[in-house]
Amino acid sequence: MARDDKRELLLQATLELVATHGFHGAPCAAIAEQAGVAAGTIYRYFESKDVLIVELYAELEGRITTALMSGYKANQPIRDRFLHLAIGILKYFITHSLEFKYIEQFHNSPYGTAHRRDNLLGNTESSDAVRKCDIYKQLFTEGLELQVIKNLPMPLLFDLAFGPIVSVARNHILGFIRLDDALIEQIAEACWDSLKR
Amino acid sequence: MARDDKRELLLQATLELVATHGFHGAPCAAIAEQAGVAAGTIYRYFESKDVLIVELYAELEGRITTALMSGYKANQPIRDRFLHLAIGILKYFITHSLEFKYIEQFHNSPYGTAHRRDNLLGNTESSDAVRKCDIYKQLFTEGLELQVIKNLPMPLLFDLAFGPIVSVARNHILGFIRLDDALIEQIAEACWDSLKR
Amino acid sequence: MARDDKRELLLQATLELVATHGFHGAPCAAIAEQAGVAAGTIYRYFESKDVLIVELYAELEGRITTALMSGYKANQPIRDRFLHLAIGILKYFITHSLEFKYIEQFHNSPYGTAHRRDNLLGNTESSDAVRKCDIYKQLFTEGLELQVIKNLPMPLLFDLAFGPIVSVARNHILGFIRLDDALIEQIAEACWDSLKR
Amino acid sequence: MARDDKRELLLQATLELVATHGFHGAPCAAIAEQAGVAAGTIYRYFESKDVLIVELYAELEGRITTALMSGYKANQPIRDRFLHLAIGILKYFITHSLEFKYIEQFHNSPYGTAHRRDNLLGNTESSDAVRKCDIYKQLFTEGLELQVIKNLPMPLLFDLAFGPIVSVARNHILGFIRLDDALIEQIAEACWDSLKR
DNA sequence: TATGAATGAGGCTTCATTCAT
DNA sequence: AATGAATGAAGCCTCATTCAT
Repeated sequence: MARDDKRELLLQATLELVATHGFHGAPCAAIAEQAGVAAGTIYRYFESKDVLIVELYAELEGRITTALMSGYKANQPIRDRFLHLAIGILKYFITHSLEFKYIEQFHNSPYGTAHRRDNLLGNTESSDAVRKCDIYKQLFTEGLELQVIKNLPMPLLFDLAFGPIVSVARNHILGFIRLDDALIEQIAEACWDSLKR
Repeated sequence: MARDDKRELLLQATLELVATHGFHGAPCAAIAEQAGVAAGTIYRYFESKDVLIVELYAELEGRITTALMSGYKANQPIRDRFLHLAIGILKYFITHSLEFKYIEQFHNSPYGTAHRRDNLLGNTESSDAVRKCDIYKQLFTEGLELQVIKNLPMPLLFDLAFGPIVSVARNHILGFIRLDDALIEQIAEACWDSLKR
Repeated sequence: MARDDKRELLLQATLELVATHGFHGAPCAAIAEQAGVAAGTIYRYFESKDVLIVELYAELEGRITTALMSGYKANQPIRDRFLHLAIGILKYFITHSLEFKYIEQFHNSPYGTAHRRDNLLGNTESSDAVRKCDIYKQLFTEGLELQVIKNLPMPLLFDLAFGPIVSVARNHILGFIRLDDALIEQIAEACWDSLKR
Repeated sequence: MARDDKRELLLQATLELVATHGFHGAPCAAIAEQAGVAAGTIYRYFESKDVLIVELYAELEGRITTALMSGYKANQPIRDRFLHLAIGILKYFITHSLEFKYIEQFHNSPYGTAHRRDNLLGNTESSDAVRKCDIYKQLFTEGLELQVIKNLPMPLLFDLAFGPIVSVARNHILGFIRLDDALIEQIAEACWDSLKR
């Protein structure tokens, strides 16, 4: 078995266990078993469990960015571009529910807290995640200049745009609602309504 | 010391420790110390740590509902009532940051998952939380009938309304932005924009 | 059972296991079992296994100092005082072979290395061990002034005095020789011969 | 690369790692890395890590004996021969500090204990170490017959002669003193003083 | 009622050794 | 002969919970 395979098996096992049972339900022994390797093998691929957790998070952020980038056309109208991104991220979340759950677990955990602190202190090289934010940031900046979106601080624009998306994705994944393409588009448009001037 | 005092001390200690250090940083011994009681005493007031965690959550939901109820006038226009609630909940969160952090920790944890499962299965008697939801539900139902808010499933209306609020509160509490009354009102109005037809 | 009893049981168990099987043969589980307590109990009395190891060493040094002090008369001739100390320490070692073995294990271990480093850096408050050294130091200083012992740097005087004592004690304890009072006295006198001018 | 080269590299790597970091700091992986070979290769040259450790010890004893033999003249006076050996071994130790440290580590370890037990039980063929002892033994025997050294059991004579040497070497290597040729000679003479009648 | 010492299961990690390549 | 990935037993430590006082 190639080296990358086992690394991938471990990441996948971690994704599944953490997404379904939380960090609490993902001890090293369980991760290893789920991946079909011995416990000690984890440490050939990751310095520690913490590193495994964080690297998986980075990996997932990378995947999302890649997904969002595809089909994004910088020369379209702002509204269209926003809808493309909002619909794209929502669809990504609901078709990759394990990843969504993992990311949510991560954000509300000591790992996520440390991650935010590192970001604040600039302890990380520009990652894919940052680039993803940059697309939005650029979009919002452009919208502000053209006076098509509300004159609010950047973080609040993120909150208005992302807050409902995340919340909707969670409700779908938990089974409280069942989204279809029409609903997804309506949600995205409602988000735009909250942003546009 | 009256019986309820110690119970209250334990709840408060749990709130503080979980909010600031996460569940990970709130072992029973630390909770007891923070409350100024012995570790064993926890079990005279709560069946288990899990029960303590869940009861605190219920208690906090109750407090929020009480706060939102005050000043709520059912005979005002829908938009005004919505803004009252949105502004109220946002202000409550940022002035009770420990409670907000606790609730966020709770939602993303095995406790929160179980809690949601119980709600789905109807394993809980109608709680304050349910009553709080009822206010919104009633408001949204009325808005749907009057055709002033978008024709979307109820859970999605919740997401559009609450999603940004929670996200904004988090950013404020984490220090990424600093809200003032004007901003709070703008946020609430933006949420209304996403709801209204 | 009084608090100090269990602490004492743990120290004694550690002494026995380390002396007879080395640090390698004294895992926490074995120490706890030997002491008749659960493994977790160790951590109610000692911050970590390392601390247990180091505190036991300090305790043993204290006992030796106490033993040597008894009967020591500062107004006797230097030679008599030296013989008193040399005989005393040798007798102590061979009647407390576990303690002797433990101390030897300790010195040749990461613990002992760190301990020496701390002493060099002055990271420790003056301990009993230091006071014990002080008796010798004072004795040697006096001997140097009176020109009855060889004019050598202080550490070398220690080596000449202690080196054989430790070596003899080891051979006795390992069973290569069997000391009696007459031999002990001869050894002490031989050490004096190497010191005296 | 010739077979013996890798064996030698492994022995040297073990010497360096154990001397500087103790057995605790010399896992097989580190030894292999230091030697520039793969971990599994160790087992083509040594049955187990334990065997590697013990064979290195035997090797080092052999080197010391060889060094001491050189220039030793059996027809010199006893005192001169003793001084030659004492000075020789002390100089060897302080110019081969890694070897000295390794030997000290070895003596105070499960390996050393087992080694001594084997010696007692006669489980080993006569090794270089034994031959080294023989020189001393012969020297002491002769001294006893001529009544120039104290009438003490053989092991005690070893202790009086070697005890200070080892102790002095340790203090030099640890940096507590700095020996020069004059001091070394004084030390050797002091040792003789403790032996001579 | 309250205490807090004691428990022991279970978590993360290391490392000597094996074996397919 | 050599490699080094994989193994899994064993080590240290934490913590929810119990129970004698």
